[in-house]
Amino acid sequence: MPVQTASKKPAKKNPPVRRNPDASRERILRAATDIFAAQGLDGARVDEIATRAGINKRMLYHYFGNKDDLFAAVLDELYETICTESAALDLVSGSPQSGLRKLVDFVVNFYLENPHAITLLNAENLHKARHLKISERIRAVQLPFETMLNELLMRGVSEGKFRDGVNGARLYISIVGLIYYYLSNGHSLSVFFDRDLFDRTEIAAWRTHIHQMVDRFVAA
Amino acid sequence: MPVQTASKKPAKKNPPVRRNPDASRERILRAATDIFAAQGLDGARVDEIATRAGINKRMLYHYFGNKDDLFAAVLDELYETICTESAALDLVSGSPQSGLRKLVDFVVNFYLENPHAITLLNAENLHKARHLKISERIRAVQLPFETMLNELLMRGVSEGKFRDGVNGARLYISIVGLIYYYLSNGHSLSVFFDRDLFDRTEIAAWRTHIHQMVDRFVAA
DNA sequence: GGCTGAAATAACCAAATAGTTACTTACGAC
DNA sequence: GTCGTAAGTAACTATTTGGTTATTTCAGCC
Repeated sequence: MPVQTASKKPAKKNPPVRRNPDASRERILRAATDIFAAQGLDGARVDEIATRAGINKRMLYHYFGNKDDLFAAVLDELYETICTESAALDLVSGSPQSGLRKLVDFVVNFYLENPHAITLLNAENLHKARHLKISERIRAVQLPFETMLNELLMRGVSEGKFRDGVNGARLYISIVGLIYYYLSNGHSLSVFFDRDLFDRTEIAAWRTHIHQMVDRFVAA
Repeated sequence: MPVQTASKKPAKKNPPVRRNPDASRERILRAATDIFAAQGLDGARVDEIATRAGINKRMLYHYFGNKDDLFAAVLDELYETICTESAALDLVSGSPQSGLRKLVDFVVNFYLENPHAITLLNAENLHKARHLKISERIRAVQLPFETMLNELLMRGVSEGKFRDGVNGARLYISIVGLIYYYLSNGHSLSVFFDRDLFDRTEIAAWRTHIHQMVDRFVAA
């Protein structure tokens, strides 16, 4: 029961609203990434995203249209990141073996450093990758990457380091699959095998394991 | 505008309701499996499950308590299936190599024949495997399985077929990971690599690829 | 200095949705 | 037969939730 000074409509009580469209948009995107990754597309709540972003829900619709388009924007950013960082990889300089090691470490590090990526991609694949199918820009980047990898393998063959007939795309899928499944299903697996697969040393051992599998697979 | 014979409460129009608790329970479980697999835990709708099962929604709560417990029941059945079929595997008879081939084929076939499994396990891992952590029975089956696999590897070593130092659990995770990721993220990957990875011949090639990776990984 | 459009807010709404209530009906034990 | 219980139904509800309406406020431009 406030006693005094409570005028019906306080003249200038609230601090002036600082506007910052870019920052608002960015904060929404960050919050959406977090929450979509944690809860999935259907589990995520628009209100929760708005609260986490510290903005009014209306702004979310202002900037992104609707929930699905916001999810698409989150995914688009993720695809962008993957494509950019993959394209920036230099597999050419150095020996073929070191190129391959570099690729494995990049992939492993990427999913370790971007845990969001896994649940987001899972959500996307639950919906049969319908957002990716619309998105452009992917084909433009993926083709050069596949070519670069195949060239690395061919160079290894001609240098007598790698055997012939290794398919670049399949090798790449294998590398990603090995780290992705380990992290994606780590909770189940930890129960099954009765150890904590997210422990630092376990993860380090797994990285070594992937290197071994790849090395032995391509070895001449 | 019906003209006649429409008595206010038709005496025995509807055929007597045939009761069949076991069948009802089973139909609910089938429908729930389908829909949880297709939409995830949060995306699935209780009403849709009830409709698909052809039962009244109330029965779903009668038999399973609530949505989450129904999901747990679906998962429990899946874990049961995986455990039973894994335990039934005979890796002992025959050569170590053939035992390993048998294991790979079993895992690959299992996920090809049970596409539900992948999305259900993904949904479970999105929730940090909280249902599995409660479920008993797993540890009882998994330990013998791990032991069996390690024995297979040791036999291969003593027969001079396999190299020493291969970890059974890691090998198993690798095998599952290779097929699981391929199928789980096949939609994304198909866009990325601009081909249909769910095509029969692509899948056959992938199976061969997994065999090669495993063979080369354990080879002496 | 005032005008205009974008940025921001609060309150609201209709549809969807998990879960219930109150009731009826078949089945099997006795 | 009849009686208690579990199987089954229809209609309902409290809440959640994605999306909107109506309105205000700031920032930059002329």
